[in-house]
Amino acid sequence: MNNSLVVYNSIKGKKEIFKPILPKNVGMYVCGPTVYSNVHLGNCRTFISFDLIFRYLLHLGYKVRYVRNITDVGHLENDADEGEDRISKKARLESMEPMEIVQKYTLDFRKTMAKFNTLPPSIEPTATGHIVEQIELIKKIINQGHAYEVNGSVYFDVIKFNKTTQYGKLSGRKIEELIHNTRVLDGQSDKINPQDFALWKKAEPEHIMRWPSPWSVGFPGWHLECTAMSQKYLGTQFDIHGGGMDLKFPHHECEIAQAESVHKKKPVNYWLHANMLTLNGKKMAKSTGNNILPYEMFSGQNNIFNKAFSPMVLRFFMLQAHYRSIVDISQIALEASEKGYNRLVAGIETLEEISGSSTTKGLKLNAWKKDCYNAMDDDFNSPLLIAHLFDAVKFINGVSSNKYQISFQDLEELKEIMNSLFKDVLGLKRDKNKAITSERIQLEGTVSLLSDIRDKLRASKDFETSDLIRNTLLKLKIQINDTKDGSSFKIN
RNA sequence: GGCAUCGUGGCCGAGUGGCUAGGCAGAGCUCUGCAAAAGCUUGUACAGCGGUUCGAAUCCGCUCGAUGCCUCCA
Repeated sequence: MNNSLVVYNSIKGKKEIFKPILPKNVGMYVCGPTVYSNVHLGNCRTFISFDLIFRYLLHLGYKVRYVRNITDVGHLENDADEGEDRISKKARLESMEPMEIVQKYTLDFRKTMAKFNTLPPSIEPTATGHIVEQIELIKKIINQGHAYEVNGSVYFDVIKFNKTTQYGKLSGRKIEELIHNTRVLDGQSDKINPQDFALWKKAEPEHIMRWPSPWSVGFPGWHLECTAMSQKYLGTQFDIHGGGMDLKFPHHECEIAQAESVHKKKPVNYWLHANMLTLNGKKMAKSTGNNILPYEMFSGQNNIFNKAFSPMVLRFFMLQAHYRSIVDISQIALEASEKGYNRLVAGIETLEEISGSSTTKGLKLNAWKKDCYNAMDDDFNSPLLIAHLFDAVKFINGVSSNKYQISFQDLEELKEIMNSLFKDVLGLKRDKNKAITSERIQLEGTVSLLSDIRDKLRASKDFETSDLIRNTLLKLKIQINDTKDGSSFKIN
């Protein structure tokens, strides 16, 4: 726990010292995915960003209640009073029940997030599991006079709300501009003003996901669930609300309006927004097809990149940029990250092998540690932290080659810091895909034998045969490295 | 059109009113039969034009460009 953590608060547009409502507890809500298809890599970035934030808060000693919802109510494809519910549409296309679709893609989401080594949230509530809470919330909003019913649907009255409480303060919009700029929608709308948004929609006959309510058999509006669930589990005022940058408007703006219309106070102290992952310079989106799925990256089975990238390399790649800046994914950038990641892992492995001396030369451990924590304290600056970790790697290699030295005490501390920053804070782990199987043991024994034979050939200067062994093994992705102490090998 | 964010060396990507981030690539070196791998050394960049300042890439203004939101979207 420290009081030097600074976070960029989107609603203020500046960095602020982070001070939770309760000194040792943090409540954090992050908008989760709509589970009507596989999460794409862009979705993952947001959740990896908030995983970093979650991990660092935990690392600082806070007890964090991290709530991330699953949107499993199908919302309409557009804001007019028409369009098909996405989950129902997918259910029709895949010949499944809507809840089968929800289950399928929820499991996919959890599995994918586990691959990226993100910690599961404390609570992962579903929208369909909180219909009652949403209906109750609508009643309260109506009682406050901020919503109206038309033909079985209920809409939030933005214009009226704005008379007493400013609407648009998160996204920097003014209601007059919104009125002026709102596109005229074609459909016949029941709304009084186009800026109003639905709290409850009456279900059309073909709409499968439907629930009874005082107004009609229908379904809740898409902004409502986050307000209902966040206040249920975190209270009417909590510390952090996060989500992707693209949710700022209208989703988060509407959440604020819903909560404030009832509770007359700001629901959230710190709004954090993660920026987009782009592909070919454009935002990844399910609708445009400009996206790539995580498993397509892991397997290399895609038309965009000509090799596979592991979950940890992708995570490292994302953490090498700040969570608030846009990152464009490309083959060259990924390959650079992959090499950098391997260098970092190799450094951590070397750290386990080096031995201590009486004194430390070449690193000011305390100052270095402070730099690391300062980086994270400054709005979770993971790229800067990673840069400091590379400084440590350089030092570790220096100790390994007797250029520098480290005291026994510092060595233990350095190991502890490096490991906790790498594993606990950044959430990285060494790729261990080499399972110890009997085949593996046989393979290693065989290669070891070949290597020993080759050493004898080299000693007798039979370079032709020794090169044949080396080149043949290399084609099988087994790398022989000759050093002055004999040769070693690495099986990839 | 409106609102917002951003524009850093070959590529990716931090940061600060004056003191060379880091990674990748490139170059040199060490090692070595030759390689590869690994390690070490090496980079003075900050869109353009004005302004503020003793001094700005960092602050302000304008221009140009990119992206996001303005309809569902992480």
